[in-house]
Amino acid sequence: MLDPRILADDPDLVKAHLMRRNADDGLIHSVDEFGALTSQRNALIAEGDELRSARNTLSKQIGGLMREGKRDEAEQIKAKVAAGKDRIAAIDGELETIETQRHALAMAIPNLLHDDVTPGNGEEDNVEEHRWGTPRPDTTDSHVEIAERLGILDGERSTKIAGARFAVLRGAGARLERALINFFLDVHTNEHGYEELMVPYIAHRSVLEGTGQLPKFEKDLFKLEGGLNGQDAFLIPTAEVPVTNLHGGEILDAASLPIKYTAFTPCFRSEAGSAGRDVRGLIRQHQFHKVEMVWFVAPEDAEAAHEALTGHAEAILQKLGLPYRKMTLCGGDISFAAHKCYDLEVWLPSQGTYREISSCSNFGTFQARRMGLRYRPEPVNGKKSKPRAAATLNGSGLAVGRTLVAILENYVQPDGSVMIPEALRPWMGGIKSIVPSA
RNA sequence: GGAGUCGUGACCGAGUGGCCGAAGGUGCUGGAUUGCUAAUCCAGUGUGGGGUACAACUCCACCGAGGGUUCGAAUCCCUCCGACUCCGCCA
Repeated sequence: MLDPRILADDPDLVKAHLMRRNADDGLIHSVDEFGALTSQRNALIAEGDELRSARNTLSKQIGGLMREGKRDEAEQIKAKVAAGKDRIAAIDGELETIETQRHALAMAIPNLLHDDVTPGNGEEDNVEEHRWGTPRPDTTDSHVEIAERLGILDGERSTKIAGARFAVLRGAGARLERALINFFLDVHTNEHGYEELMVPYIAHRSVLEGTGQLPKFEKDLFKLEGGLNGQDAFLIPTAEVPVTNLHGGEILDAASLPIKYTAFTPCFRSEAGSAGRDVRGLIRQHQFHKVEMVWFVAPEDAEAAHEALTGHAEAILQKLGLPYRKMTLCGGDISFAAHKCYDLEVWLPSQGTYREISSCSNFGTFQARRMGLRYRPEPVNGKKSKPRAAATLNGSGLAVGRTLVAILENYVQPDGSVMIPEALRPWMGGIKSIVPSA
């Protein structure tokens, strides 16, 4: 959520950002609606407060008169108070309607963009920052062929359980998935200073609203029928959701920042609207594994944190020797809640192209405002500071399934075996390669 | 699943219809004092919103959440959520 003051007081600024995002007219118009509702709201609040103030004064008088035993006088004042009662109720009713609308509008307006984010229509307009590593010159079989030849992926039987977009890994394949998870977590906790978390994989509606998946993108989520603990509930699409919301509603101590968490979770996505895309293999699944990094920082430190966090994801790719490039997403491709976003794309030799394996976003104070996450800055001149919205960031470090794909394709040997990157071998029980099982 | 206790400010903890935005304590901040540390004393110390210069000031709301009763509710009633204890069940 944007700062409601900016939204109401500087509509032109907000609209300019929406244009850079390629937003439709309805959304742009909603900024003006928000402004109009805010004026109405403020007028009603002023009137209501005045009436309430009068009522409070009179009620106090009643209390005094009752104690003195002057019942008749008290009754007279009661009648006066009763006169204003209906108007107060009417104002509260109107106000509730307006606040509901206003909140709905505010929740549907995406974040402001960083100056580095260029206008654009979609993926094709993203800006490449740099490349690392040298892609192998040849084209390989896809990871599906490689894995099935090795007997580590059971493409046929997986559909028995839940249909398309699920996988069954076996033997060294399952081991490789698990090794990657542990490798990622160990690097982030031991070398990058993160605290590891294990979190719930189900989240309430309000939690998804906090990070920005809702209210706009409900169709992308798996919803639990009947809800949970009395509220609507969904399977998490990323660890970002439970981890970022961990401090929702809190006022953090400035001294505790930055807070850096890493968490492994499965991620569940309906992939509505991507029918026909990446149907074969492990690239696009309804359920996949990911290790996520999440930061909480003071807003002025967010940019530096964004670079550091992205560097931590890059470090993993480099350790694994996987060629990649770093992209800055354009206004047409960046997500709803993000202020600025880098995608890391890994080289897939079978496709002859780079594919997203990590997305590292700086949300500024957008998510924090939605979930009531604040921090108290250090005192200024001995005076206690007011709480301010904190900044949040997150990034994949990395998507596990896609890393497994990248390893299979980048390390497949002419004999069909797959070499294990040296850095990963300790997590694979020391084996140097996966060879076809007899 | 059954039975019970309970949800108050950064924390602990009073408060059963008006004088409570909320005693007291702890913590924190500033000051005084003490030749060090400790101690002592004084003062200050919630959040959100409206008006105004997003100042001073002032008004309104907030005692788990949402409703209700009342001239008036932290205090009474209802629903929900959450925590804890005991029993049962279970990985």
